[in-house]
Amino acid sequence: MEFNLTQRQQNILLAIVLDYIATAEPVGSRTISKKYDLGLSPATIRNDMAELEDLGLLTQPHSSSGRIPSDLGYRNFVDYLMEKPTLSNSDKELMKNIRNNNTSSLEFMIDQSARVLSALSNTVALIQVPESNKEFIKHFQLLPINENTFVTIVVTNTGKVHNFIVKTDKTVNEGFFSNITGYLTEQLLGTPISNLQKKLNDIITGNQEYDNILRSIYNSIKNNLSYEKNKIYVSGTSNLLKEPEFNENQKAHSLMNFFEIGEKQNELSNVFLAIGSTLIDKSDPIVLIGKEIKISQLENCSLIIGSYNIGEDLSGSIGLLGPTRMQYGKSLATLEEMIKNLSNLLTNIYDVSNNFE
Amino acid sequence: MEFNLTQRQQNILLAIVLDYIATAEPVGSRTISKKYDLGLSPATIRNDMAELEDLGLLTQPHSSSGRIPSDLGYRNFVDYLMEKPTLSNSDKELMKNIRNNNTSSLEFMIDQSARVLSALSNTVALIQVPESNKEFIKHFQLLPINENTFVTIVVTNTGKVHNFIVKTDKTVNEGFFSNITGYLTEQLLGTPISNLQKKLNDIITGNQEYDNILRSIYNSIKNNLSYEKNKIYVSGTSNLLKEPEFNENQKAHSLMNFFEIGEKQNELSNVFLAIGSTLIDKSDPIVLIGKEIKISQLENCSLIIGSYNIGEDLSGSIGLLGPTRMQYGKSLATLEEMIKNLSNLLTNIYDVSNNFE
DNA sequence: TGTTAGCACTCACCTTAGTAGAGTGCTAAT
DNA sequence: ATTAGCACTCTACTAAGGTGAGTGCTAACA
Repeated sequence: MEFNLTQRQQNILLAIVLDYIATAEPVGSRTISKKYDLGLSPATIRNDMAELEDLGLLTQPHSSSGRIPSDLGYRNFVDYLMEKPTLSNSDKELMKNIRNNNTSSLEFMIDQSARVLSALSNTVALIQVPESNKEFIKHFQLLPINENTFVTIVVTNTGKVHNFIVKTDKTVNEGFFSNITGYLTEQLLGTPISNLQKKLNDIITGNQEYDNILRSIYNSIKNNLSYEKNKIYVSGTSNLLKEPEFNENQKAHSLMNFFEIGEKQNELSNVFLAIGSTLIDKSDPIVLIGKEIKISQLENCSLIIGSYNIGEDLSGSIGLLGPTRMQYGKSLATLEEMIKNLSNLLTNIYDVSNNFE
Repeated sequence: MEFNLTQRQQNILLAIVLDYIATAEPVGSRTISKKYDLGLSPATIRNDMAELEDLGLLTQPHSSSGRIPSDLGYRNFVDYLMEKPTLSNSDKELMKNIRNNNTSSLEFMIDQSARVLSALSNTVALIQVPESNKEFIKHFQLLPINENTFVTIVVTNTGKVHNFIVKTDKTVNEGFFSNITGYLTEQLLGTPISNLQKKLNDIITGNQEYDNILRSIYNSIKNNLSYEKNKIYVSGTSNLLKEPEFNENQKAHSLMNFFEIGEKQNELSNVFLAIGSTLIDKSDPIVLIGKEIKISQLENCSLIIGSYNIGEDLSGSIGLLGPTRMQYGKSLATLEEMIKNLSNLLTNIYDVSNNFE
């Protein structure tokens, strides 16, 4: 990945990337000579541009136009050349305000964070609802709604509340529910949430009525836990439509379609969660550029992805998706700050390490 | 609104609307004469078209082009001319399958319904989470998470489970929570959910610790109930981008932006909920065409809106948004069928009338 | 030897002009 | 009352020419 560029070539590459990000127009030698104070004539710059193109860092839409950074060009820019700005106070303020809405539900805070993130970065913000394998059941309860329906409520040590509507075949009375709640609480307390399904399947009481109910709960949870687990919050998809690279109607449609199908469980979430789970050192966000994402629909996009955490056990992926021609420095700085902010905020509220059990 | 059109004029208007909906191209007299079996020459049709234009039912993009239906033209079409097709069995099947995913959470079923609805109608589907003023509190519980955080769980007679994370200033022990839970349960059981906030504010125990906790719960609920109340599920927004009328990038962007900001609580939801609440006889969906919606961003769109119900007490708005050039008949039929399907499905599960209290 | 001025060349983009075609309104004939 | 015929209008498409931004190459220069 190293190219042994001369200092001058680096300067030129930097100028081209910055200019192209700002204008979305191919950058010519004259433009650089004039706008950027490199003290070089267009001819000299042309020579270096030709070499940068040979190295695969730049491309040319057609033979007599200016240059555009290639994926590799952006890669080099991100790894060696760009500066990461410090965020403005007003930006930080916006993030802190998420906390100020007093105490709220987990979902509300993640939702708000995604909104702020997309607004500040002008990209699409993606935040996964946190997952944990140290999350365990703290409270388990069946509540009857009517004669053949009840709600199953599962509360974990992290404060997440899951609920499932369950229908029964036979009508049962209210006393029955407090009995079985007592029984199941005893069985399930402390069970890791990831293990709940299996455990429910394993319990056999021998009592026909109990076992029927257990079977119903099992089915309901099977369908719903996965639905909730893969949930991600997406905000700012319309930001992409602003960009000239998505001008053509068909491109815009196919991209929005990709986002939408994925809103809950398909394409986009799968991609996002899959990439998130491969991150090794999760503390710093990584940048994937264009084809590096390996999804054809996103080959004109870049993804900055990292993860936030709640205490030491819980974590979720968080990322930004924009055109390859995105503001990498600002976006990265914004994402990092949001990771800090969100981690702090949620750790403060949900951290399980100071749990009294 | 009556125009006393001759039968022939009605036929011509019908042909123009159908053709324009199918092709998105202005319709000329020759086209009608050829494609539709009216037994009339183009000249005759032209005379009637001129009159229909005088009446405001048609417009002309420019002086030598064919005609396009105006909002009023669509209005007439919808009210007097169109046929409502019977749905195909495969369409009905898709709706019934929502039920087959076994028992599920309310949100999951509404989400699924919105997806199916948008897919079948090729429009944007909007479904509000059901509201009720006969919904009352059936279960109220505080559960500690760690030494200064607890979850408030509120379950209503309809099976809806609300939960709120609440922080306390002082640390309190576990026994304290079961005491206050007992106290509050006694106070709040049977309280209409719409009245919960006020009631919490009114309770003054005189006990300093209790009152602090009550104040915290009050604040948390204040912020969150409204967030949950206005929630609507939106699906199929990208369907609109397919249509030629939203070809221009800027239009597409402003429209998607309108949808997105509104995803949870602003523009689109407000509009949708406001219109929903003005419906008098909610049993049949109504059609709003173009400017009738009275939202500038949606002046090229039509909205079909109705409401579904759960038993007799709960109801929510449900609607379809498409270009004015949408398939009114098919969309209306689809929406009506979905209303039946969803109402049945949810009434079956959640109906409170056979509640044992 | 690295840098730059000069020059011929390329190619997208814009403007202009011309043409084809779909559609209209009007008039006169049926 | 209906329709055939005709002159007219306006968009959409195409071709041609001009403009300008940009390039690569060569030769001169410091």
